[in-house]
Amino acid sequence: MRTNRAGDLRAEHIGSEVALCGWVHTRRDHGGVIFIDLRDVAGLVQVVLDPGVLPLAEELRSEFCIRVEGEVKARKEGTVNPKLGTGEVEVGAGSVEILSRSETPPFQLDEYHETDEQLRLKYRYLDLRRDSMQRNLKLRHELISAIRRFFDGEGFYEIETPMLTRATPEGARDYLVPSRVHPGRFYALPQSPQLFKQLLMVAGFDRYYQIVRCFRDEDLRADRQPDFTQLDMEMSFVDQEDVLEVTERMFKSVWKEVMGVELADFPRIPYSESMERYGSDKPDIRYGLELTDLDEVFAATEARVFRSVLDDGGAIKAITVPGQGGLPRKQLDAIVDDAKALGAGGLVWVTLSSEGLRSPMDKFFSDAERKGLVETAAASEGDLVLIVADKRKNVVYKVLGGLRTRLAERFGHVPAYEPENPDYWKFAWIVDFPWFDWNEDEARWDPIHHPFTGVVEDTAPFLETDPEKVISKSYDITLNGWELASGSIRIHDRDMQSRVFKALGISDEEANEKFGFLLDAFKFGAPPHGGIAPGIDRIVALAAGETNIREVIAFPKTQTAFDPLTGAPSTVDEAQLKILHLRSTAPSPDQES
RNA sequence: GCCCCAGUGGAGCAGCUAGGAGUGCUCAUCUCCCUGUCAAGGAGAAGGUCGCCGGUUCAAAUCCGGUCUGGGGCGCCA
Repeated sequence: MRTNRAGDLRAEHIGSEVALCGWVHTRRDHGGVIFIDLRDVAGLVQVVLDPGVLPLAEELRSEFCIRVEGEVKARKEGTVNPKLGTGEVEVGAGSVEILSRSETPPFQLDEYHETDEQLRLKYRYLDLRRDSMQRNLKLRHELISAIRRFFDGEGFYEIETPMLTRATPEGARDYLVPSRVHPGRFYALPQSPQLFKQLLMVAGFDRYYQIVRCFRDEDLRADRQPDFTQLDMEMSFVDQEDVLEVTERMFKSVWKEVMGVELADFPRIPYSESMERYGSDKPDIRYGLELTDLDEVFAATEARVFRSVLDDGGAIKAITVPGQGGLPRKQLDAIVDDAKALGAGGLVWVTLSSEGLRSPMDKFFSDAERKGLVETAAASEGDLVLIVADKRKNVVYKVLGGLRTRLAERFGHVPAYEPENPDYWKFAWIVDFPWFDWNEDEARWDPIHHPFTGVVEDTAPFLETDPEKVISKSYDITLNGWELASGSIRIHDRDMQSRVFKALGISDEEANEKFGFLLDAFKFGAPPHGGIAPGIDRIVALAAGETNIREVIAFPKTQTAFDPLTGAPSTVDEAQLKILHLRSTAPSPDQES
């Protein structure tokens, strides 16, 4: 049907007769001559048609699917288009055939108009014709392909695990699938293949990976979809260092192959340092705006707010924003509102100008405190210092960590997308996570990672005494402020596992009920093992310079987990429910009030 | 569950702060003109219950309340 792809034509093809198939991208009708930009998966080429010879050319419209035969010709001097890869040539059409007409598209498929996302998703098959989506999905394919090549070269097997599996009571909300043959019972779609990959280790497949769909019924974000793709990986007979080494080498290999960039070694940042410096466990280290600690400066303060925070064992921290000391009051108030929205009781701003220090709190500061504040916060004339104090240290981190990314965006600290620049890619390992997190609502210790996460030996005695001091063998990868991957060395020792369950307040019976099949497996010679699971959607989005993962997913869902293309989720027939032994308690649309 | 932003001919925007006739811009669509454009150009035309419901007012795209949808965030996401 065709001899070449339109976007592939180059000067070397001049003189050859070609047949091309594709879509009418744009039409420029000059009366006596008509230019068509013909688009296919490889790109655009200009086709020149003489309507006197080919009257059908008059009928061509946007997005008609057509076939053209003709000769590749050199463009005359002065008519070369440097913006196109095919810009040195054009195709003189000898014949044209309309394969399929098109209605006028509901939106324009150019890169000059941002289109409402709901409309894009409803007509996703048209949206995907756009250049940026074609590029993103191509990049996604190339990245996944390079990942598979890497693991293949390292002796990993790709092994599939079930989609219909058992509900897990902890973690994210499950998507459930009712069983027809087992009335009243449900499968769950996997939140991750976590337990299966551990069983594969017990089974002796000591290097496993899988590009796998996972499902979590939680609210959506720019970097979260209800179904998403993970690069799931697990290894036996390894310690943390081995997993970090192979994972880092994988990213370097993939980036070199696909992005053409040699990545620097990933820095390793202990969790506690990350929180102290950035107020986040997924810091964007492409810019400064680091947190400074003002506890010392105000150690003897008389200012009541700070005094009570320090007396309660809290923290006073600040961010210095260079050059923003002249911000109008209204915008300072907006930052205070942002801080409150993030959970702060308040925020104290301090501006430094030639007239000195200005702040709503200034009258409560001593001269020594003013001096100490300026020095410790490394502020100079023209700067803005934002101070958050709270008796709960994690609130201070959360507020300043949240403000830091907002301020960086607003005041232009975030570097522009520059994929060919190795310095643009700020990967980092976050290591030495605490094992436990105090759950205020339930008044118990919860795992930060998951219940099978290994314990750093030196800190194991704290399991029974001070859970907050237990450090886990878990690790994250962050890239430019996004969490890309989480992983851990797992517990393979039954005694250690029951000590951990005990610390979590999970009884033996409960553990057996929930995870019995895994614990049983560990009775039969479980190897030491560990792994990691990077998120493919996030990797691709960052690589493509996108700020949300919908741009790298062919058919994503909206923020309410709705698919405007298919209309999913939909209602189903009573008969269908009956077979599944289900009855809906949802109010019918006309009953709602 | 909560907070913020948006919704105006087919698409993208402006108009809203300070109420006064659906006013404007870019693109698309249709008709006509045009042989070198490349986001072609020129002339003309058609196309809108200003998301929806209610309120205030002599008068609402504009002010107020509610609601729906989309987006960003908090909670949630072992």
